[in-house]
Amino acid sequence: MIDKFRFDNALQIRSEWQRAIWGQILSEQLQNQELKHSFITYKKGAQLFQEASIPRGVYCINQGMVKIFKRGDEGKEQIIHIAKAGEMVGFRAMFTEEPYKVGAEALEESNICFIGKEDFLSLMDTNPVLRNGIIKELSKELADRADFITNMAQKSVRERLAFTMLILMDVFDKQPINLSREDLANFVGTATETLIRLLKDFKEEGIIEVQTRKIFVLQRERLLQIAGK
Amino acid sequence: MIDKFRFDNALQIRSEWQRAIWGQILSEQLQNQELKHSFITYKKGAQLFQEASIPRGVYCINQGMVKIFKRGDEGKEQIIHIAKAGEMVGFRAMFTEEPYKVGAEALEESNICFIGKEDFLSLMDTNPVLRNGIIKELSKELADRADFITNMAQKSVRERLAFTMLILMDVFDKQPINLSREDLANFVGTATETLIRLLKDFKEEGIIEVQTRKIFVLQRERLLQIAGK
DNA sequence: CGCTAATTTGACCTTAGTCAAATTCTGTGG
DNA sequence: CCACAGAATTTGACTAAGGTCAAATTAGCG
Repeated sequence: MIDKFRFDNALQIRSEWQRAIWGQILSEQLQNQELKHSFITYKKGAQLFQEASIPRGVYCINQGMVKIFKRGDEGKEQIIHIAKAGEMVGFRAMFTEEPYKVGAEALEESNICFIGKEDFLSLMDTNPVLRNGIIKELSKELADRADFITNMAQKSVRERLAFTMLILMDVFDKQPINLSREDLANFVGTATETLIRLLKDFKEEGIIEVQTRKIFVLQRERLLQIAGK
Repeated sequence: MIDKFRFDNALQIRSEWQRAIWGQILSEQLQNQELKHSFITYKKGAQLFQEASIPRGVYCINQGMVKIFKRGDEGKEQIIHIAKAGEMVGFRAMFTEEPYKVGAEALEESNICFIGKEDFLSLMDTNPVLRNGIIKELSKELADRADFITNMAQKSVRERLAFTMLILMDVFDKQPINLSREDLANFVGTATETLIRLLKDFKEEGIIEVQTRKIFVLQRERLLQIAGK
């Protein structure tokens, strides 16, 4: 299911604390030790957890991609984040001791390792690296969201689309961006029709190339320029 | 500067970890112990810290009110949060070990207790209540910001204004809301002129009463209804 | 191959931003 | 206490961005 090769290469571990968790999982796999966890494969479109449900543990993405979203009053989704292999989702609400305020859904077939709340929390108690890493992570995400809010408030949809595509280039990492128009619109925070018109503009300006769902970015520079700052 | 009365009454302590800090400060005041800290009074408009500066510690608001904001590309502020007495600001960026991504400015004359980074971090190391409280706090704020983002993306300015006024009723706690039109607009995320027009609407609908800068909410129910959800 | 869901286009209209000008406040010095 | 300069607020006129609704087209799947 997971092996040293994947751990070191395919998973894009960005921080010490994530490495600590994956290290645990990996050693369990190999040596069968104490941290209970289980791998589950979610089909595209399957929910990991829903808004208002009770957090029971942490979802570590081994393979695949997961969108984190919130539904507005009229049911329209606002995508807050797209998590890829190596990332962990579902633990933020776990700390609040309240129900989830966001939902999580697999964007493609995803293999995910689940660690129960108790296990995760006790690991945190005994592991200062993990603990401090998580505090750092949460704080960084707060800064990112301040940015997100400011962008929403002050930038045009065109600017936000450019910004979003830059984020997605990173999420999809070399692959073409491959999302439904609706998800794309819900990440940018606009109507699907508006998104489509702007994609067309980008296409006509030669910034991107489109093959049905797949979007290839041809001119990253221009996106940076349009996104501003 | 601070006494038992203020601690128990005037400061609105909302969580265990904040109580732990204020308890420390208070006991220092009384018994002159080890946690170094100093009280400073900031005039209205004074900066506690600026975007891009290096975090050096935590600011505990003893009296007053502080806006946390981010500047967009054209220099326009987006207010992310308004902190009141009892709250602590400036520690989130401290954890990231990066420069501040937001600025903080006193909205009125404010008395603030500063605790240096080292002192605060070592207190955290030895105090699990504080540590866990902070993790919980950061997680809750992440959820709030997901909300904020969704509101920005999906609600009209009118709806956001109603929502913002509800938040401000809590911040100003019984007092009339007293902010410049510009700050109000920058919190709602709109142009000052638009904000003014909408305030006028609210006034004409009998939802609020206005005395120059002071806004009195007459019909909280209607605000809830307009804000939606 | 056919059916459903997703995408795209067109027409229209509302919301909210911009710019300029008028008015009102506020703090300061006389 | 009053006058006044500079800010802040308010109003008006105009414009543009982007949302909505309906219809047409295309893609994807069984």
